[in-house]
Amino acid sequence: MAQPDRAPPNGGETLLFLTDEQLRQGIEAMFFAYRGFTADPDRILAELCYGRAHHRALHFINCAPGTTVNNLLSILGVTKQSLNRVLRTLIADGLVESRVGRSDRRERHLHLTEEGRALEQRLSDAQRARMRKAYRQAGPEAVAGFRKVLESMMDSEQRRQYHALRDGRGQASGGRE
Amino acid sequence: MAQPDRAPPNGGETLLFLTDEQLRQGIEAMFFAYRGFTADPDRILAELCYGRAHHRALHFINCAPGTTVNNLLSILGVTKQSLNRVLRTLIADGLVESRVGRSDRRERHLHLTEEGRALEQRLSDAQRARMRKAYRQAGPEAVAGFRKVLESMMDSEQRRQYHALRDGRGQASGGRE
DNA sequence: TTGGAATGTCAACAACGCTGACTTAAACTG
DNA sequence: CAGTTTAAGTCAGCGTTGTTGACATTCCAA
Repeated sequence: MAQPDRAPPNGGETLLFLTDEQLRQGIEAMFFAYRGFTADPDRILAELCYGRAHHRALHFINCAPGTTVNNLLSILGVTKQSLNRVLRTLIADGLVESRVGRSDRRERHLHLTEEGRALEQRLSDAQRARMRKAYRQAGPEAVAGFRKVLESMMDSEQRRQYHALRDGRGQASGGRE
Repeated sequence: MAQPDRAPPNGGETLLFLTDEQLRQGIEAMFFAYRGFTADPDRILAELCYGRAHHRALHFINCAPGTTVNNLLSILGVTKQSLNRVLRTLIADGLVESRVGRSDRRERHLHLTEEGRALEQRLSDAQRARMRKAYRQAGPEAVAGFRKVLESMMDSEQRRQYHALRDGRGQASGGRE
């Protein structure tokens, strides 16, 4: 999977000799791009007195309807208390529904309500619009490279979860109750 | 600069027809990759009871020594108080020096001390190591695409600042006092 | 010289991470 | 069945980092 770390066969490619300056530019690009990446949903959330944490919860519940609290915890990488604070408001506001598990009644399975789906749509529409614009401006090859670098930048655990989400959506499954 | 938004000339490239699923994967890739991106410095910072905000301040003061508080504010995109709290601790701990401006005595010009430079080095070494690994695994073409997409994802103002930083480092200038 | 604009400082508050201790309910295990 | 483990939720309390608003200092222009 990973190419071995060796010098390029000839002088044709200079990028494998990576100067601190090149890497620094990449770091700054990530910093500024992530700001852009979150800017649009943040504006919408601010109107509703929600934060990024609410958005993340909505996003991943939408991706894997019926997911359990524990599962969500491991995806989001936060503590129970942090997630619970957010989930409590989302449930109270009628955006998320928590159903007792059928096979294991200790578990709670999370679903978006109609209203929750609507907000998730609105948020991810905004984010997708920016993504679409960036992808189109950069072109298909750039997109492939973008994805490749991002994936290499993840920790192995994060990469595992990233793929699990993709695959889970490919089939119709996701979560059972 | 931006390619016009039209269909590809033939069916060779499917990426300009962007499904919601493709965009969603890009969004999730950004989410997980950013976690990886900040993980290494975060660990170091936690030892020292600092946070990401301290890292950002050190980074940009190091890039543009002699920069003013106001300038730093606009780069970081936070409020004065957020930055000030961080600067105060960095100054108290002897990592940053704040010199009253010569031509305009309202301004404070910020510099890293020897100790500040050392910590900045340590932090950015960690971050660059991850970046270097990702770049090498993905290859030079992927890196070019990565940079292209990130740049398209920024707001125009962020893109301006991103370029200003690059260019400022190209020459030896940066900031005067 | 006086009034406004720019620069920076500080107090107080909110969002959202964290830890640790605890409860409840259900499932598992010997 | 008794004891342990697991899933979820709660409470108290804390730290970082974002916010707003008031304030001091300095500069500049009318």
